Amino acid sequence: MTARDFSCPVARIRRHGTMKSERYNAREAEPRWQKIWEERGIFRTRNDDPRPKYYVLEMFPYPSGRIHMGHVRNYTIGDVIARYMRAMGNNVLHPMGWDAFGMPAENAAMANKVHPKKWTYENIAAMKAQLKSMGLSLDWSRELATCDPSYYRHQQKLFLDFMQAGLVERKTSRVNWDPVDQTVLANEQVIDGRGWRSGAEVEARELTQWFFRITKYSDELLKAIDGLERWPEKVRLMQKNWIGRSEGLLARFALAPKGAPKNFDEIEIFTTRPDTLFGASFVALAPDHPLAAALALRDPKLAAFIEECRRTGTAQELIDKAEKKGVDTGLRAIHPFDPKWELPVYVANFILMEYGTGAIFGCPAHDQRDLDFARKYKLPITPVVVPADADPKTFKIANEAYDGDGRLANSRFLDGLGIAAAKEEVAKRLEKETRGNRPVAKRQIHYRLRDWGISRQRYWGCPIPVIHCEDCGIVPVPEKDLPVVLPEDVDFDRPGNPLDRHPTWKNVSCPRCGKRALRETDTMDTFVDSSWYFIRFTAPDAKTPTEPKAERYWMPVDQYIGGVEHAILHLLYSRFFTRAMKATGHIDIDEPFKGMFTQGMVVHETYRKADGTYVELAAVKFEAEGSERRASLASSGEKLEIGPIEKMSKSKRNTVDPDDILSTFGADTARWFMLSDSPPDRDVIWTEDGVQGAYRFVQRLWRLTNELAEFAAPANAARPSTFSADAEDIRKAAHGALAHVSEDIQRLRFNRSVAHIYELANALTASLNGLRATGGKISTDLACAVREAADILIRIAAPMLPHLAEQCWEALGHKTLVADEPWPVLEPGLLVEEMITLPVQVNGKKRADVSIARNASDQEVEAAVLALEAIQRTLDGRVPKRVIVVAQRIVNVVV
RNA sequence: GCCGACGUGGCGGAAUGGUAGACGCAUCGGACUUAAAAUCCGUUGGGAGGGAAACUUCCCGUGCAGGUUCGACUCCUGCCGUCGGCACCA
Repeated sequence: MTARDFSCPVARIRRHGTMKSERYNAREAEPRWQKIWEERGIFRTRNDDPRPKYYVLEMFPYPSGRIHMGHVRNYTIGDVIARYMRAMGNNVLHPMGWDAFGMPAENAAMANKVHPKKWTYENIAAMKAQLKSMGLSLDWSRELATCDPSYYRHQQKLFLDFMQAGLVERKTSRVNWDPVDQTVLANEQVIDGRGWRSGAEVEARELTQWFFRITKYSDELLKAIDGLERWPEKVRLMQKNWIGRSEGLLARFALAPKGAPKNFDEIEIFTTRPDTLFGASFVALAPDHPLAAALALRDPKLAAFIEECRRTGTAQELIDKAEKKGVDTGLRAIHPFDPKWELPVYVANFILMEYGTGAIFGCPAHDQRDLDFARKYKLPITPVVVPADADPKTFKIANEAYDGDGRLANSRFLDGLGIAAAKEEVAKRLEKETRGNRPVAKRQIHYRLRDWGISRQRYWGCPIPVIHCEDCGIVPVPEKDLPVVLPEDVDFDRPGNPLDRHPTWKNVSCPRCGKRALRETDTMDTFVDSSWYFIRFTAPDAKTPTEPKAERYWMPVDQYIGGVEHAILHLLYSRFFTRAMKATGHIDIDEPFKGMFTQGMVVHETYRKADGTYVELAAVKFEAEGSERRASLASSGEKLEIGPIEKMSKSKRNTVDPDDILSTFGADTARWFMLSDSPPDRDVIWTEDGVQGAYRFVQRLWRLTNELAEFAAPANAARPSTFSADAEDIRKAAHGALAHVSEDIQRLRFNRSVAHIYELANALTASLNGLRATGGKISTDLACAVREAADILIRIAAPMLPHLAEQCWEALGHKTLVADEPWPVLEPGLLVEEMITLPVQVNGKKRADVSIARNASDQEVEAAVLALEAIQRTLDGRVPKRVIVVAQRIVNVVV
């Protein structure tokens, strides 16, 4: 039995750290190179550089106080691209800033009595130091924080310009209201329908709020997705579905007069399935529908139901998952094609006022929600679309609605038509029919996308720069009075908005009439802050929100990188904002992000005690018995269960602090690990073994470089006219790796770049072993090949291991910085082999290989294949029907 | 519930419709060492067989069930499982 202790990497490193003096000491080297980069200002970017521009940006962090592994991954990816693009001869913009407004600062203020501003700026300072220790090639001179008046004053100006351009609107919307704390709650603050702090049951409340009219651009935002070629397909799809364009019919259903309240003689419904009109069995209204409200005045049961629906909260998921319920209003709607056909009118909890008209006709046979509802209230279920392979007479709906293709049935004049034709026929007929001088129906395009509510009843956000005057109404704050600065003397003793209860801040005189007036106390959604920071980076000190020359030079962002969790909202809002800024003359582009990349999460094992509580990694002791790993509590020896691998989070106690990794192993090890193994768009599992492996490679590359340096020709040696076969092999390995790594970085497949660097290191190690056998005396051409390979190796590793690469570059005798070096030039001729080996299949199964000249004709290949002994044996006398030769790939003999 | 993605050895993963398992981790064996660590060299999908050995032959295998194709991890249909988003977390 071998028991091994994994628990203390620090101790292990200290132990062997004293053994050999030639170890690479990251702790000493990394700050030294960082200082040199900074002193020489090599990552400072100028707006007037003649080289081609390249703008690479990672989503800026919320200053929580400490970076987490997700940041390490995000910024490593961006940094590799930035350094590679710089080596490729581009003027690279790679800035960093802080998404510094938001709820956590206010929560901290309430919990610890720290002012949000102090808390935020202290966090920024701490995180900045951590980011600096990662060795990122950032231009810190462009740093910005969204909570700084020098940033948000321009955001206020943009708001005012948007207002002028008709892109801002005030209307009501529902919020989660905590009746005890007297405050608006975010969805994440509502737990099981109750306020997180007070525990009170949450109510829906209508509030008048500020909105950006993103829906003005629904169609434009949708269409332009097709032009976003360098975006992940899944993100484009998600955005398309989020905008949710649907073509449908707006139809007026007359109400039977009995019981209908005054001013209500019809219900307007929106449907995307007019073809199923003869399958209708009820009409349903949203609980917020005006007719529902009117009926509730005299129907206590209905009023109670509407009240109940309000307690579901505002989150879509909860509304969808709630059991389908409704109340029969007693009203009857008349079928548009049959005056004698009456449909019951319900108010139902699954109908949304925000979508369409807030009213639908229910067709249970072909919509699952309608089916669930119909079963519950025993409403008729008539299939009207029948799949091609079913008999219309016997086709029945069981537990699942049928939403597939088919022919119309049970639908009078529509019978036999396809779905599209039936839709068309219904629309045509109802459009022609009129009631009260208006057509009974009209075609309409609907979008799922709703306007963007930006009002927040909170302190730590950008103040909305308007004034409410009794006489003049809503008056924009004059530009000369910008910024509207947040007052600093606020208290967080009570929940609710400190701005609203501030004694003086909101009292102002109306800019128009001079009368006493009130300042708006809502602040902006933090998504507004992050919707244009990437443009501000192009001219962070400009007196206006943007500087046209800088914006035109740098935008759009060539490569944007961030978590997939932002795939919809942040990116869509930014796309809208870009259009709105163009409409108001601030910029000249439509799309902000030419290339988009969404990285996966960082996940880690979890450890639990028998009682189910989580234990943090530092407290766990591991033992390996054969291939089995066991975990126990280091302090008591209590057995622990090694649980599933989950996203790093405080609650699961499975976080790894980047600071520990950086100070123990160094930034290069952390970066290398982040890039190894997992493709960047998938989750990466943080493992202690993996980090050890990355650390070993850092040391190995350092040793290898020093050994190569012993054999390598001087840095300035003349290139020989010919190379021996051995020398050529070394060069082939180097240029092969160069070709792969270049392509893989461009395609953001860093795990493959890493693999190819390993391969080159392995090949050079093997070559070194051969060279050593010669007793250290090698020919000039070999020495030159070693020099060439070593220089390539270090330069292609440099974007990923920037500190180590500098150290190695120096060890190879260079006086320059590798960060300033151009990318190596590929010799494509070295990648072409004269003889190639093709796999040979018989009926798709590999049976042999054939070696043949690269330029052999198909006939020659076929002849060579059929002559192979192994193929003859497999054929066993059978005559091939076909021989498929895929040039330079494979041969398949079909019998 | 709706939308989107993912599923390959013991593990992370590789593979323009063309040799499944590159590369790494872990494992096992060897060298070095008094010993260990580190390092270096080698080994490893599962099963069955042949050979003294270097080696070699066959079968199975990419979540499950089908389909298209000369050929499928890859494309199509249906299912199962895991993860992300759902408009006030950022």
